Amino acid sequence: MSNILKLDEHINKNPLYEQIADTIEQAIIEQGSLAERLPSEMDLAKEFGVSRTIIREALKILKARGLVDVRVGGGAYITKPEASDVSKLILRIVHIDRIKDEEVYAIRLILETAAIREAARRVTPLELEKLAEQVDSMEKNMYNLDVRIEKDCEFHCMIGRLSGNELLALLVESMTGVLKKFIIDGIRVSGGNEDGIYRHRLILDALHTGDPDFAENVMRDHLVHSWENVLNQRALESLATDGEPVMPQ
Amino acid sequence: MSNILKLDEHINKNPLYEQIADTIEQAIIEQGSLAERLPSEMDLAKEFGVSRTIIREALKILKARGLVDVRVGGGAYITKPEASDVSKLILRIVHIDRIKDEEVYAIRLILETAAIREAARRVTPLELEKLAEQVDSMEKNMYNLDVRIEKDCEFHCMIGRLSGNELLALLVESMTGVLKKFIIDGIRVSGGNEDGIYRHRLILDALHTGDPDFAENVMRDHLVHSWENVLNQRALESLATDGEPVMPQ
DNA sequence: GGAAATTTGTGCGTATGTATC
DNA sequence: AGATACATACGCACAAATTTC
Repeated sequence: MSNILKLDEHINKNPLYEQIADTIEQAIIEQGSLAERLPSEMDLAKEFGVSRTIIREALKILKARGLVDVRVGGGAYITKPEASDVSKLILRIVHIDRIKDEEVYAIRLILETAAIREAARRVTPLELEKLAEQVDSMEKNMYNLDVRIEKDCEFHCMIGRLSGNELLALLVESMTGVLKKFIIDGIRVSGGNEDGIYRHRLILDALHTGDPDFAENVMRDHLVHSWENVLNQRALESLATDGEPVMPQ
Repeated sequence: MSNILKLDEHINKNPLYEQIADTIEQAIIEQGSLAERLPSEMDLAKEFGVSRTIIREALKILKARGLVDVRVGGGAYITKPEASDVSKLILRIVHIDRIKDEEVYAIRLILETAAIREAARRVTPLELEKLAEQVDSMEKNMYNLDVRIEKDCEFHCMIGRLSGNELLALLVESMTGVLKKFIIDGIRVSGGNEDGIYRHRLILDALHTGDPDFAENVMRDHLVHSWENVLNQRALESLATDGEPVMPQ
């Protein structure tokens, strides 16, 4: 990770902080060395022949790109951008473009039905057991909504990973992250918790059969049903706030 | 966009530059006012009661998030994060995690088959005409590979937008961006250009029928076929470089 | 078109709080 | 606990590009 060579002198129209950010990014990506620490800001400044100010600005960019984690008094450590970074970016776009949550949910449906098709083909007995444990854990925490939601999301992410496609797994996890913030604020996934557990067991059973078409249908039913729950909950809330108080007592 | 209030004093464990970046991001997202200019760095420094250095670092973060565009001598203008930002992020992850391009292509298949199903249901005669013009334009530039690839990508993005789901359109465009850099470097989409035009016309015809299942199948055939072209081209290249020179003359 | 004002880019020095050994 | 290394934060100065009049 030392030996960060010179800047691209050809494309030097950009400001220094950006050139340096790009150069370090290239080094991080190509060297592929993870969990390593970057040289200190002073050393980087000397190495690139620029002021520490420039290095600091470049590090902020790399941090925003999810490539480094800057710790006070510690140093800058290389990190991998992950699903949460994708979630944040998409969330920003969704908010700014006022994208309706139905559209977000539709994407979830597309990705997760595709994922479970592959998962049904590839899943092993051991992995099925892990999934079963996850559902058990959901059941145990049925009345602790925060934990239950967390387990629920993890179950879906596991299926994403079982697809065998790393990028699909990432996107499933990213959309889950987007919807988590989307839905949890205000809308507590309404009643039907036992029903929720039951329907997750149905997904598990479908995976057991190994039939992609069947598994896809079960997943689709589950997601559609979940979305209807959200809509119902939302309708109830708007009744309670917009209209007359429900229990005027 | 003036009136950027105070920082969250409750969550002040983060460094100042990050708190300020987050605060300004909130203001940008909620105010929803686009194309507007932020106050100058000096003014922001006064407003937040911090040094200009800190403001500059915050602006670099916002720039990396795709939220502002900083121009020398000009100022910082609000921008919307767009598909190219998503492409860059995914590209980083793909590189770092060494995700195979088959997996990337599989995602493209998932997204675009889903998109064309909706597009087939919703497309209007006017939109079909626009698509036809796009294919004509592809044909005109058949031998200018850069332009041809650009038109090709735009055709697929148009279908993404025709799905009526803004987020799906964004993801289709993002994955197209990922694959563009992925494939164009080194692999010039091999021969069969007339065939490529022909197959795009097939997609157009399928959209004319309005049948989602049929359109999906045509799109799937097209994408699978394109991918096989890439693989063939790749095999040829590895033969040419790894093995004996093909034309030793 | 040209000059002045504005604004970002770059550099340096210093003080402070934190992490690590 | 002390010492060292490091990031955070501030302030000032000048260069370079853009905007404005």
